[in-house]
Amino acid sequence: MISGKFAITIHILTLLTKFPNDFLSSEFIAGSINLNPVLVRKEIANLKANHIVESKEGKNGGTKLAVDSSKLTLKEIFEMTFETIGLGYAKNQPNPDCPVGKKINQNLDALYSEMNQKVSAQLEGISLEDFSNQF
Amino acid sequence: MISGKFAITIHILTLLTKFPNDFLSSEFIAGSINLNPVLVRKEIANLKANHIVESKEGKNGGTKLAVDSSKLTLKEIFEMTFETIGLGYAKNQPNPDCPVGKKINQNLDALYSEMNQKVSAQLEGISLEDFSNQF
DNA sequence: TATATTTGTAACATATTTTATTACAGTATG
DNA sequence: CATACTGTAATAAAATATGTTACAAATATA
Repeated sequence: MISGKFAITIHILTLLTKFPNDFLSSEFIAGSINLNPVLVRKEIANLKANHIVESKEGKNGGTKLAVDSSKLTLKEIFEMTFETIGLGYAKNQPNPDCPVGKKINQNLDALYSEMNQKVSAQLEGISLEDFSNQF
Repeated sequence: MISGKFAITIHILTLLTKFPNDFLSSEFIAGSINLNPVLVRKEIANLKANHIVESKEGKNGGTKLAVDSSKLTLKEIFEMTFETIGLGYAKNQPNPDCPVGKKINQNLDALYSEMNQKVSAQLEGISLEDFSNQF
């Protein structure tokens, strides 16, 4: 899951923020995203591993936020779901006998690294609460 | 082609910048990228459509830069190959009857739009010449 | 305690997207 | 006129993303 991971996770977290006192079921959440509940549970597993949510098994179980939405920033969500941003790499290893092939990935890395810093700075300025308040 | 398009295009352009007086064949370029020559020609077709390179058919044909590498910025290359950056969307249309589902994509759009502005500003400051000089 | 409901997770299936290959007509060079 | 390219279409293969089914384990509550 690459393209949808961040979007799905932030969608889940927004719902949890809107209902901070309820354990929401994966089925309910899936209904809002229009996604298979199993995939929702998979993203929730990731959120649990990062101690962002807690969930309760069994009847009337579900998931709820375990952190203060004003303290969690989009940067952290980004890092939990995307690792890093960039404009990609050629799939195959470039020719190491060519001066350009030899250094292209290194130079792209440097470029993307700077890009990440800028994007991170932006995302760090937005809390989950801020984002949720837009709805 | 999503992940590799920018990387491949900038690799091609770097080679062309390094050999500004030669028509380089797709086979030669493919050898540096380690990519099928047909895919190189496809990216070159895109560059041609944007008047960045010119190419010559027939024997001893190939491609050469048609612009001044100090005038072309990475922003333009980005726009020719990537359109826009972002952290993706859930694949299916979210539930329009849910307040969150109804506005999630719109709010993501706004977030990604700001992200693009930051990335564009960064890329605008780097010319193809600058990039090529790193090799 | 029995039933219903929900998570957690694995295994498998399908769809979509990327990348690669083959083929060949058209064009310029020498 | 033989050779070496581009341009492009059609097809194939590989990789990745998404969806489905199944079921054990957990827990509320009747």
